Amino acid sequence: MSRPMRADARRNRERILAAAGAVFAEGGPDASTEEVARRAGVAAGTVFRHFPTKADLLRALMKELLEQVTAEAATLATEGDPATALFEFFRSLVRRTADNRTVVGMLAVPLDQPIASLTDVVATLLTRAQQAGAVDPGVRADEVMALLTSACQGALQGGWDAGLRDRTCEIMLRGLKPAKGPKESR
Amino acid sequence: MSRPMRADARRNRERILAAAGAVFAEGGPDASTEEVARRAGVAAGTVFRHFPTKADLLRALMKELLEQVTAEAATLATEGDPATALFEFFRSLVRRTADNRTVVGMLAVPLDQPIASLTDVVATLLTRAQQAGAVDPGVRADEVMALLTSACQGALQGGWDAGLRDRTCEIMLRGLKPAKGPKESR
Amino acid sequence: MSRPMRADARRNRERILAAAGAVFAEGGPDASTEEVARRAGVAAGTVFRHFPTKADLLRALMKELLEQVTAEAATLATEGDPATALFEFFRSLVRRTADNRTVVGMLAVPLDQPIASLTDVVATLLTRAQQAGAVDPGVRADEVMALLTSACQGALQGGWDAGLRDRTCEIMLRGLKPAKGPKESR
Amino acid sequence: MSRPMRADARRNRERILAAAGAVFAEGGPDASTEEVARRAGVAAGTVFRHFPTKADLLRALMKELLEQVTAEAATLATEGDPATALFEFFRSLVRRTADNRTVVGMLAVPLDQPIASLTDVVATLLTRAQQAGAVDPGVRADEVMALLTSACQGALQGGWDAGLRDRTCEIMLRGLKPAKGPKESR
DNA sequence: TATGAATGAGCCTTCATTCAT
DNA sequence: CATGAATGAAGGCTCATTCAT
Repeated sequence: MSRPMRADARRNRERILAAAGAVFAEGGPDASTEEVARRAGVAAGTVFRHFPTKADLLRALMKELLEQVTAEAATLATEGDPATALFEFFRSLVRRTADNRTVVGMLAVPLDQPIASLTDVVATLLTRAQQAGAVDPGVRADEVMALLTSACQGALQGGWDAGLRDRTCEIMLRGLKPAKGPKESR
Repeated sequence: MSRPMRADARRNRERILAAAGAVFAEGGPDASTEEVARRAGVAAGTVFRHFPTKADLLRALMKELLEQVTAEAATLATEGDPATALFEFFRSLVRRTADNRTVVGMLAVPLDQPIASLTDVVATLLTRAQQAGAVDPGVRADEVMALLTSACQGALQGGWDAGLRDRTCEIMLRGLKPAKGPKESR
Repeated sequence: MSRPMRADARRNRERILAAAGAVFAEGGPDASTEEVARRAGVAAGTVFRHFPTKADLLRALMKELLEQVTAEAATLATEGDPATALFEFFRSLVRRTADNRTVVGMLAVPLDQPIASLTDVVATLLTRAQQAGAVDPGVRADEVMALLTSACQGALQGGWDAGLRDRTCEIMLRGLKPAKGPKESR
Repeated sequence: MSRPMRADARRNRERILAAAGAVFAEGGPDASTEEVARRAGVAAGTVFRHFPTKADLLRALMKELLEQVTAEAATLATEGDPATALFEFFRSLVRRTADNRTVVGMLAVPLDQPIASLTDVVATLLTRAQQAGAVDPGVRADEVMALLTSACQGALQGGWDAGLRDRTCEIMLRGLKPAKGPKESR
């Protein structure tokens, strides 16, 4: 079996991922690999040793982000207030996206397996919210995902300020609420 | 002042814009200028005579699209049913975007003046909808614009099918409705 | 239909082919395209405008050579002495190869159609030589081609002097002669 | 003088040469050094410790091959039938080449000393064959070497089938026979 | 001494832009 | 003015070679 990666290699791998995170966050997926290398303080070849292809690098980056995000969602699903956890997660993800073009790609790219994981957790959050009467029972998980994607894209491209971003989120979330107000009267 | 453009020059300009519309709609902003020229039936140099820079071409294209869209909105503002015109416009724009990678950029790019025009019309639509009790009075025009941007971006990137696209739109629009159901004025 | 190439373009195309001829003759097919450009006095992009791929360039080069060679053979087939034309052609091709790594590739590469043409002419030369009693009737055209390829390769790689080259050719040619001396006694 | 190589070092050296033999036989001299290392089960650095340069590795490989081939020829010179040994050797070497892109380089590369050895043995084979009346007395050793080189190159590049290869060899060998049929001494 | 990660030059190719025709 | 060829700066990627571990 392959031995655990050498210490310096692991360190470089991480520096590259971090640099890539920054570079692609700023410049989108067309940013250059050389720039990533430069920012990571390594030579171009090193990037390619770790990620044989630019696409591989992007994929790895997105996978990492997705895993973080999914973990965050999972925590909320376990420990959060069912009635609000989904909304919290939504706001949090959108907020984070505002500075990171990568998150967006992540939600739209061929990372089928990891995306499925996120969708699963979101589905859980959704079900709980519906059981708590906070979300309309007619809403489906793919719709929530679509809403998330949209909000993130918007947050990214729009150059919105924090206020606008939050208020826009709230409108979307309001759209999820039960048609005639929460079931448990009020 | 520059003389009025010669007839053939004007015709070329338009053919180029049309071609660019098609090409960038298909291939996104990374599509090549040569391809635009080819599709317009002119030589590369001609494209650059009319648009000194690729960015200029994109900007012109977006401006044109924006103007069309704004006109459409204006018509709805004048002739449509106040209670539904905003929603119609929203759905229509999003639907159109799904096949056009250019529209998206349009809503996010430094075209301050034309964007302001669209925002104005949208504001009109919004006000009327609010007066008709179809939209919550607390909603602001920039929020509607943000929602539009998001929905268009999402529709573009997500690879959604028409059904999902429409349902996602509806959720957003529901979020715009008055807090306690329609008509319960202020 | 496409217009005849512009004068300067045609000139460049030819300079590139000439340069490529020299460069690949010296350095083999691994020589760099940039070097070709440099030697042709054009920028790298120009090479690629004319030959979209390095492989295309090589193919064009070989095709050109092949056509020259085939023409030469055809002339010999028409005007030469049947008894010696094949031998002349053989010697001539090998001699030419001694300074040109390209000829060699040409005889071994996927240029199926042009190679077939050469094989055809060689077959003609062969048949005539056999009818004239200068070559053994058992010899087949593919064998002559194989002999040619071998001799060219050898001449190229061996670093032979002209004398050795010629003498080696003679041995091969002797191998083609009728088993018991020319049919027409002596 | 440098100390005798450590046992494991010597073993590595041999494994590398073996791997290089396989790799370059398959992929030609452009095959990568890393691939050699991988196939030898060592790290890249180890290859370079033993052979400071890729060229050195190739040279060593060819030297080894040459020595094997020379040994084979020497055996034939000692034990074989003088009248046929040269021909056997010729056929054997060509056949072997057909699957080994390295052999070819071997006959054409600056390995002066080892090549000289092979030439010597070939000269012996030749002399005996001439004394036995199987080869024309006018033939010289450098011509036989040139023939060998040609045939090997051809066998390699041509993509010939075994039949064509063998028939082509026979033609070359026929060219070596005495001018007026065998045995008709001098 | 072996390892295998890092280096960095070089290759092929693309494309926005310029300029001779 | 239009044409389309030429330019030249990147970009992604490979690989021989070096060097820290």
